[in-house]
Amino acid sequence: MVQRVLSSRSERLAESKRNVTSYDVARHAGVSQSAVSRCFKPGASVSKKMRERVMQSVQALGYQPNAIARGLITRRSNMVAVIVSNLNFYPEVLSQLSARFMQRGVHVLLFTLNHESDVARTLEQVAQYRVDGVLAAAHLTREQMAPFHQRNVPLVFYNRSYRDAPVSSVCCDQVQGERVLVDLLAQSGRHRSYALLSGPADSVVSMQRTQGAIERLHELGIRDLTRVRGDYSYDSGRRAVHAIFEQRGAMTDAIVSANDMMALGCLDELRHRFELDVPGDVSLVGFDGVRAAHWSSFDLTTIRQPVESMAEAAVTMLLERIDNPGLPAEKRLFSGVLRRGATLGH
Amino acid sequence: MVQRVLSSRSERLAESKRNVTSYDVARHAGVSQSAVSRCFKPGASVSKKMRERVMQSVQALGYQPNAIARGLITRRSNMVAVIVSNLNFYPEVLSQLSARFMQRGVHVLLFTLNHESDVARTLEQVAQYRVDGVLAAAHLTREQMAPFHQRNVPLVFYNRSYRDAPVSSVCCDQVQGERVLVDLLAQSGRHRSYALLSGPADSVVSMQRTQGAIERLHELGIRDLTRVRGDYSYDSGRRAVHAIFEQRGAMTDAIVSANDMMALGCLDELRHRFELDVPGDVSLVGFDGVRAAHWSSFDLTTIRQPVESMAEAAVTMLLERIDNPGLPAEKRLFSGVLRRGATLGH
DNA sequence: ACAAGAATTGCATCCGAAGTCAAAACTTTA
DNA sequence: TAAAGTTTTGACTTCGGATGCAATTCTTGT
Repeated sequence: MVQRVLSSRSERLAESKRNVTSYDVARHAGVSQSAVSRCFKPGASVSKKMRERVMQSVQALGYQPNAIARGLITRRSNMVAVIVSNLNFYPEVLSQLSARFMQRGVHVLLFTLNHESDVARTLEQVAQYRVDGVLAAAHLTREQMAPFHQRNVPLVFYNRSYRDAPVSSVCCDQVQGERVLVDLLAQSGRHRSYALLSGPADSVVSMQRTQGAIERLHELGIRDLTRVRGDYSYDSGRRAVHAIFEQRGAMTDAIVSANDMMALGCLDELRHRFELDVPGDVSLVGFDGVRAAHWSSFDLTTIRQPVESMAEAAVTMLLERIDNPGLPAEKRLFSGVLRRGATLGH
Repeated sequence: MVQRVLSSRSERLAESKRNVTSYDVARHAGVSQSAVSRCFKPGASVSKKMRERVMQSVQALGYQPNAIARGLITRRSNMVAVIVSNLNFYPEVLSQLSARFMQRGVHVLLFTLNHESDVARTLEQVAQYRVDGVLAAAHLTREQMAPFHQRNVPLVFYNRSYRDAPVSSVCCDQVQGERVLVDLLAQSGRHRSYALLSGPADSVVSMQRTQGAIERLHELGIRDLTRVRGDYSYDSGRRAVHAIFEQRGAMTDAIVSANDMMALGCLDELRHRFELDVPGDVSLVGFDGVRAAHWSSFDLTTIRQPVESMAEAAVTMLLERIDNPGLPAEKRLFSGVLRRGATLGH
């Protein structure tokens, strides 16, 4: 079998269907590779004539600059890592983040975490791709953040704040929101017995909300409190109702749920299984302001997280810190927006 | 101001906080860069002693191989592009895809499309990042696919099939599913008047579902049909009910919705605004099998798309084609799974 | 028309890891 | 113990585009 000898680069190119490179364009246009490169750099010193010649060859050959190669030399991948846990619960957040990054020409390398994922391994991957920044809507330990700080990779957290660490974050004020809800509950009627439905034990957000609620209830002199734990899901909300009633008989007439999904589960279970009236027999509040909370079957009283503003803030903060690594860490706290629904008694 | 002259590479390194490279590791361990590289290549020829020495330096320096540089030389970025339109509607799909890719060590570069996004520009970006493959849960024209075929970048569609083009896809059988639903409706009672609620005009999925329904209705001799269009959202479902009743008075007693979200909107509007009973006064079917369809407020009759199987199939197909570019295009069609709820009269 | 200055262009080098190939270091065998 | 065979190892090149700098071309003013 005869192995054909390939002498010039162009011959090799013809042989394999390799991608068109800036050298190919340069040769085709009869200019240097640098010239081609400059034509793709905004604000570079290129004459009109040159630009035309090059662009013509670019068209002719269907050249697309190789972002990987560019990233290698510029040390800028133009990618950010977005790390999200439980994507199912907050699709809107990712949707918002992605749209805003794309709009600014930044690409999103997506990492999703769930209970069985190996966080350490995932973060290693993040590091290996030399992303320009990291947006984390997930909990990381200090040890896990450290490598990013060392390498000067900006890190912004979404809805997780690390009180004592100089880490940037954009959060919704969980504590304050929950206090507002509790006040509203308390004002809306004389409830005999309160129940508090928390989220997963490892969720900081849930902890804050729960804590906000308890704090305010105590301040109001309410100490009689049933506490139940769920996992943020609709089904766990349904189950929680049973757990609550098992603990206190059917005394409970006010439920504070750590998120909307569970609240909706409660609502459905109360109405359809226990045939209780909400808000007649039981009052109920959630947290998040998910779409379904607005649906007419539910009309849930809740605190809406201002997702658009928060996403915008997070994206801006991250990109600013990429452009200007000297910026100090900053924590931005947004107030939730009360949505009065029809799940409060009077 | 004195500009210090930096002579050796290591001095420069000490000066800036540049990332540790394989050269740094090599120097630290007193071996060659090739040796370091080989230690990270599974199955390479490295002695145990060498591996130990290198790994020790790797630990000491905190070395992480640069995936960008690796991608440049190997022409394998180990990234796939996932292109999704309307992320809000199908968070589960992305969640499934992401988890499965991650599990196999493939990284996801996320691109979301909405009505105002510039598809051409987005696809250019996809091309520039030299992803190893593309998974598209969005509609692309033949012209838009062409560059990927030319460059031999495998492309798999999720829930979009191009009948006459040799393009790989994983779909749910929309037509068959809709036929099953229509049959069920027809069997369940003597409906006087049917209404068909379609999705956006540019959605192929909606078109197929609508067509499947019409086809079957015709076969059953049912020609009296109100047709309304929505945009897949809950709110458009609510509005659709008004549109339907405006066209036919309140005759309509069977609604076929092109997806669950709109069906839920219909359901709520029928019950809470029109105070009609579902299924007593009106029967209703959806399509997709979203979580909320199972909630006890709704208990919607629908066809569940087997998302897990479909995601697994799509991921597998794409990765197979990346490893073996010779594989022919393949279309896989999954049947939906009927979920009988309580929204059908009798 | 020519010198001085400004704008373009090309050369050479670099980014960081991977692969080729020949030299070096071990094993095995006679 | 020397020759032959087998592993390991390192020098060097490559991937594709960006950039500092020197060389070149183009302006401009006189």
